[in-house]
Amino acid sequence: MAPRNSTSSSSSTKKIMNKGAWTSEEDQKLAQHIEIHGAKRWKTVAMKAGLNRCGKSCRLRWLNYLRPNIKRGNISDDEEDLILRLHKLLGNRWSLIAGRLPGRTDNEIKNYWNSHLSKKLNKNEKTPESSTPPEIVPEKCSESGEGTEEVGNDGFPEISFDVNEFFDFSTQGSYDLGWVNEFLELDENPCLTLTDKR
DNA sequence: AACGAAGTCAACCGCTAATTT
DNA sequence: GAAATTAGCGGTTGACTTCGT
Repeated sequence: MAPRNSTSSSSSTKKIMNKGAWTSEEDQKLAQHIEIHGAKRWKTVAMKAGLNRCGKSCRLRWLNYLRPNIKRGNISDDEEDLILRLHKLLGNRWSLIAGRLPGRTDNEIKNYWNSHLSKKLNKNEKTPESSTPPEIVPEKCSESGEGTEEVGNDGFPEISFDVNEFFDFSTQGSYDLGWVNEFLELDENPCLTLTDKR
């Protein structure tokens, strides 16, 4: 995509920060600085790298575009299927979903969901042949995100588990089939609810 | 070819959680 | 323990592209 104007929308009183699209020069500066000093203290990174950006912006740029092993575009059918299933389970917990798709970022998945998958699901819902339309409402775990949800008024026995434990990525490389299988089994069981400690 | 509508996606914003002082 | 700072998240915006007429 072509770079956008870096407009600074406001304020002549405060130091004016660059906004808008990143230039390749900025990317280079940021990447170089992080390579040497590491990705921490983003405010400092922004200053020391000589970027007229806020730390937040630097962090986002690094995480979404500059960081190594980033995959861009071409979301495969497998990945799409996984996103759908994870979204059904987790709701709009994009970072958790992204954590299960190596090289994908929460921002990319969120965008992909909003522009592709949500419409796809809407379409499916409207096609009459499926008497039970796909349920896209997250299973109580999500939006509020507040700890143990007391679900179960539908009569299902409750089996709750800790979503953070379940999605503990630190011990797993990624996209391994074992986990996927485990997940698919859970997905078959509508009685499960999540306990979220976020 | 021209134009408007719709779609896409990079980036920003506001907020909360976690960490540091 | 309180206040300040930093990190991270999800929602939203808006510039650009593509599509349909």
